[in-house]
Amino acid sequence: METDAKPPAKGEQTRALILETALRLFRENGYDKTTMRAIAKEAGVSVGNAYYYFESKEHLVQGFYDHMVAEHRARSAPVLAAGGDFADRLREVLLAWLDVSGPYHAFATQFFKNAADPNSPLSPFSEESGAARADGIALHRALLDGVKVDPQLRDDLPELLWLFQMGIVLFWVHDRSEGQANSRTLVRRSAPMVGRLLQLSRVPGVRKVAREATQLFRDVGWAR
Amino acid sequence: METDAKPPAKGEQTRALILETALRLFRENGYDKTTMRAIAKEAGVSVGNAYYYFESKEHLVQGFYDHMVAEHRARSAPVLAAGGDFADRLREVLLAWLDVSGPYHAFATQFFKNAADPNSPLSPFSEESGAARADGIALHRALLDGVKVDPQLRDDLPELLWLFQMGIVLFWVHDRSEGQANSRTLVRRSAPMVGRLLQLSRVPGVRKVAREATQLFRDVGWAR
DNA sequence: GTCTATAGCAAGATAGAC
DNA sequence: GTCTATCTTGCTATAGAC
Repeated sequence: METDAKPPAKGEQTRALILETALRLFRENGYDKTTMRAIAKEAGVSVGNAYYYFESKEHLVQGFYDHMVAEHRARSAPVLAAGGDFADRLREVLLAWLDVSGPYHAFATQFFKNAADPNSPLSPFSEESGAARADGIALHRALLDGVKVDPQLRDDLPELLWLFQMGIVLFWVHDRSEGQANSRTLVRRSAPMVGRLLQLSRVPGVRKVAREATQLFRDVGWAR
Repeated sequence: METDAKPPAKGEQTRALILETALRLFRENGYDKTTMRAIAKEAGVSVGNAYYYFESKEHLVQGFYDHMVAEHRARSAPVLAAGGDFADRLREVLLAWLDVSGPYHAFATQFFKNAADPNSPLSPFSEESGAARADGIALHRALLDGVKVDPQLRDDLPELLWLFQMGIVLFWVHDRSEGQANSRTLVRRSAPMVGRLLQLSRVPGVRKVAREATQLFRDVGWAR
């Protein structure tokens, strides 16, 4: 019988050390300017050791990515628990994402190109990001709890809202305003609009278009 | 007095040679697998010389990009001249883009990550792409000629439609269906929906949201 | 299983001579 | 304008220590 209660985590410590060092250097000097050699040196390990724990420089970013997702979920929980108007909750959840990501804006834009590459594991649509994606979609599903909306749209809405969020992220990446103020404005003012659109989706004229649109998204396999 | 009637174009020839060689190799072997060394060797020049004419490997792609824009404009002209329903013309223009780009799909996805980088000259939002962007927006402005729409939206619509087109491109890049069939479906079915949305924009309930949305886009400086 | 040290490759990019 | 030589850096490989 083995003691798997406490996996000594001997290596876990090294792994964490490398990751933290990498993230710090990324934040300080940017992604491109931070070399694997520098990370290894700063962490006091060999280059080979860094590659022992992380397949590639990109995989180091995945660690950062996971960290952000976890942080965002933590900050979103109270918003969901608080209840209240849908638009307000949506806004708060998106603002929470901006809060979490803000400090990394300069750094994030440098590796975002990897995320936009359909072949990269960092792409939000990739296999590897499946868990994080499901997480994000689940968040929006919870957000929609109790919202009155055309029932035919209901099932697709969480994924559509997640897509909307990806759009916000895309904007944020390109946002050069001080402290990403424009992104905040975008969230603050678009959230109520989304809410109103959901209401409108029950008005016959709009409903027809909305149903067609979601059906199209489904047919076209955007969700893979 | 100098003969600037015929700028001997001594260097222009070398430049063109390098560019053509690069595009051929890109098409044959893909972007990543084509090295600057290979391009130089195949063109019969030195690596240093290639860099004399093109700042980076990315800048070589700009030539390809320009080529596609020109081709698309040529194919769109008859559509515009033909007149007809807005939605039909929009569809044809977008399908024309898919036609032009189709042969390069495999290659395009490889350098698309560069285009998604806000700092890359290849980004559709970059300074360097300004001309191509203005071109694309102008195309959509022409497309809107004679279309009845809420006058307050009119000025912003060309840019919004261009953004819509960028969305199509984004989808296309991630499209793994045979012959990008899904992208064609998306265009064929979304074009009429856009047309109907423009009509709806004159219905009071929808108009209010639409106006707010475009105002937001303006405030947030998405057009830079 | 964890880690070091070091050597070396490939490829993007640059320096400086001519 | 053009070249050769060199640099940089992500990444791999090997050989071995604990």
